[in-house]
Amino acid sequence: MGVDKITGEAAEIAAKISAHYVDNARQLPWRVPPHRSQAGERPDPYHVWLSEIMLQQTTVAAVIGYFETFIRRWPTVTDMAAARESDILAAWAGLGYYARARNLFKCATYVTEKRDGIFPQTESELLELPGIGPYTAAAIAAIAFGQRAVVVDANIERLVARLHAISTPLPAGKKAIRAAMDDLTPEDGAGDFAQACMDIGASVCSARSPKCAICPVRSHCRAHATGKMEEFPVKPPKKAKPVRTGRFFWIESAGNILLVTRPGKGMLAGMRALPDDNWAAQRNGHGQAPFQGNWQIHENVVQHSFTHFSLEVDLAVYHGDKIAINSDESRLVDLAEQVGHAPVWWPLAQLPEAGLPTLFAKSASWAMKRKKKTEKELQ
DNA sequence: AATACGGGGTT
DNA sequence: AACCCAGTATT
Repeated sequence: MGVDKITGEAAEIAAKISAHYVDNARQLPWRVPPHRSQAGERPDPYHVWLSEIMLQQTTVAAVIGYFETFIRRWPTVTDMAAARESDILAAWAGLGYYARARNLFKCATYVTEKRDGIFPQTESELLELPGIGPYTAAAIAAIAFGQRAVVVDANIERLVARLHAISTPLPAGKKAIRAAMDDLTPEDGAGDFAQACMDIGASVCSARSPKCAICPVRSHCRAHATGKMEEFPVKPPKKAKPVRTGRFFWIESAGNILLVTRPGKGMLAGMRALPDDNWAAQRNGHGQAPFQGNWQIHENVVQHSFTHFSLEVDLAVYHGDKIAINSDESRLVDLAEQVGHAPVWWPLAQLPEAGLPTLFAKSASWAMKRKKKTEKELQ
C-alpha cells in the first residue's frame, strides 16, 4: 500500500484538492494553517487528540468553545490526567456522548502514566487507546505525526462517494470509499490532505445544497455529471423514534437542590443529574417519587430528542424543610439509587457549575424561571 | 451487522 | 421538523 506512485486521475484530483486548501483552509484553533504546515510545522498532538475526540459526531461550531475551555484549563495531557474525572465530565456537559469524556480521562491517564506523557505516533498504537477508533487513529497519525494514513470521516465519505458515484449503501459502501481515499492519499502531507478533503466536504460538498459551482474537482465528479449529487452517499433508511415519558424530581430546600450522580453505564452515565423516575432503563418512567410529600406535578415541561428515542419530561416539585428531608435521609439515599448515587445538596446559585447534561439543564432552567415568577407573585 | 450513545447546527 | 455531524464501543 502506498508503494506505487499516484498517477492518472487520482493524482489530478488530489492535486486540485490540495491546491484548493492553500487558499481556503478553515482557520481552527487546533489547526496549523497550510503555509506553516508546508514549512514543516506540526500541531500539538494533545490538541489534535482532544479536538478529534470532541469532533466525533459533533459539529465544528459546537466544539470550538469547549476546545478553548479545555486547553485553557488543562494545557497538557499530564494536566488532564491530574484532574478529577468528575471535573472533566462537568466541563464536557452539553457536548453529548459522555463516554467520550470518560475515555478522555482514561486515555490521558494512560498516556501520562505509561507513555511518559507522549502520545504514540503510529496508527496501530493509537488504535489501542480508549476512545480512539479507526477514524481518529488515522487522523491523529496523519495530522499530528505526518504519517501516511487513510482518513475517512463523514465529510470524506460524502466527497468520495459523490466523486465515484458509489452506490453501495453505507456502511457496506465504506470499503469502496476507503479504497478510493487510499488511491487519493499522498505519501507526504496526508494530514493536510485529509483536512483539505474534510474542508471541501464541510464547505463545498455539503450534505444538502452542495456548492458544485465553486468545487475544484467538479469536472471529475461522477455524481455531478448526472446531476444526482444529493443521492450520494447512499444510506440505509432510518427508523422512527419512539416517544418515552419520564419524571424529574426538583427537591429544593433552603436554597439548595438535590442532585445525584448517574450510574456508570447507560444514558448520560456518570453525569450529575436531577433525580428521576428511571425512564432511561424502562419504556417509560414509573413516576414514583423518592419520598412521601407534597409534590406539585408540572406536565410536559421539557421535550428532548435523543439518538434513538424522544423524551417528554414531567417535573415533580417538592419545596420543603431541609431538616425534614435529612431526618428521612436513609430513605432518600436509597431511593435516589434508582437513578444514581451520592445525592448532594447543591446551592441553587451555583447550578450552572453543576455540569448538568442539557436535558437536565433545560429542566432546571424551567424550574428556576417558575420559581422567580412565583416569588414575584408573592410580593 | 445492528444498536446504544447527545445535542446543537443547518436547511 | 428533518437531517446531519472530524465515530466508538458493545452486542
